[in-house]
Amino acid sequence: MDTTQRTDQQRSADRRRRELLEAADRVVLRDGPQASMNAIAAEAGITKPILYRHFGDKGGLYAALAKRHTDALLDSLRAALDAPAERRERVESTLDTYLAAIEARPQVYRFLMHPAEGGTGGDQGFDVGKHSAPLLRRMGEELAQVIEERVDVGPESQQLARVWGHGIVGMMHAAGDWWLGERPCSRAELVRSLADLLWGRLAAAGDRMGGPGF
Amino acid sequence: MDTTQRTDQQRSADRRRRELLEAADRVVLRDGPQASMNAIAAEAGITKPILYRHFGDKGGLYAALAKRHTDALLDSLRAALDAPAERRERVESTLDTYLAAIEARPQVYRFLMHPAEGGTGGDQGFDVGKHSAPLLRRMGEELAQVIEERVDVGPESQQLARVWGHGIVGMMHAAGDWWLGERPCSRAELVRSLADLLWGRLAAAGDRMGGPGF
DNA sequence: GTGCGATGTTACTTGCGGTAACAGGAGTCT
DNA sequence: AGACTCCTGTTACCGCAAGTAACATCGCAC
Repeated sequence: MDTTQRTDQQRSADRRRRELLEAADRVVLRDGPQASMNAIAAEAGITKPILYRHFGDKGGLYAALAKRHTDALLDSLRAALDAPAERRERVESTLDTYLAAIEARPQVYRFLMHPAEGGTGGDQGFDVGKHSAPLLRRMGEELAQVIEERVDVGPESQQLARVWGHGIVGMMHAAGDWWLGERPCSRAELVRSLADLLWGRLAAAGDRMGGPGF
Repeated sequence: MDTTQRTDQQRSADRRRRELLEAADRVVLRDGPQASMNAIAAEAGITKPILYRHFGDKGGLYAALAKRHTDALLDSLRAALDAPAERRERVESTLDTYLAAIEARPQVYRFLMHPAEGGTGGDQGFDVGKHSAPLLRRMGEELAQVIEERVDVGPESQQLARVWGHGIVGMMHAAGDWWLGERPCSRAELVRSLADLLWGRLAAAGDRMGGPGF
């Protein structure tokens, strides 16, 4: 029955949805992550209930918005990770891609890292667990997969790869966040330093002074 | 003039302040980071305005609360970092201390990682920069200092130490957060895996299949 | 007693997330 | 044509939390 009509409606709704997302994007870029639903609705030229009909609640809108940027960033990262180059080069290129992204659009980056924040409703199960931003988790899993596919690390490789994936992503994120705030060096230097860390330069370095235990 | 009286008042105020902080602590431990000022006041047996007189605003209270836990955790970490043992052992012990702490009190941990959240007021300068939790920053700086003091890494040691400090802290944090949610392995295994990563085991591992670039 | 500062309260404002309840507009069926 | 049904859009509201103003009270110096 009238599939064409339904498709038409669907397409219209999808277009609307995209328009709304773009408006939300503009507002978030301007006001930061605490952009209000009212502001977003106003920017889109409509009123709140429409937003709620499309996205359920604020979390839904934010999730949809985050998915867009996350997907885009992950695509860039995948390209750097999968490049046919030496490992060190790939690692540095991936780090640099990430850092360039957060450098270019810090607001978007901040928005992605500050997700849910919990609803106003008194319920709020407060589920211990999934704390950090979904973006970090996805990057971690993605990297874990690449590591497991491409690196031979003996038995228990899967678990090791996941630990390393999340750990490396966290390292990248924290160092990037700090760097973005203080700008103590160029991006290239930061990339080199982090890669050096992963290459065990800390472990290999000598002690500065012979402590009692040494 | 009347310094004694002033001191008395000061001490009384300080005691009150500590009591309030302990009440807030209990509530945050129960309700998570979105604990309301009303709830905290009720738990302390008083009403909101008193809280505001003592701490200014919600951010002030949260900052004071965070400082306590942060200081405590940092003390533990310092002990592990400064122990007279081999470097690998110290690193593992530090990682384990941190992970044990977040494992024991996940709510506190989560509270520490989700700071300001932005005030209700429409002002909110949205300062790009200082994004991540103060705890992470402080841990990063602390670790950087220890690295610089004890590790000989050639010239530019200061900058390198800071990058590594923040990077390692981020690695620890992200991996810990993920681990806390999924519990894919024991704490000891996680510690070993992370230390292995820092010791360059990823960089040293062989490729799984000869790709075009290899 | 009288003034003064700290402690405490009730009652309010503002702003946000979220939700009725209502008001057309376009196509569809009889 | 008229009734029926979606979809889109609105205004007006509820509940709740942050933050504040104005008032009450106790203890203490003078």
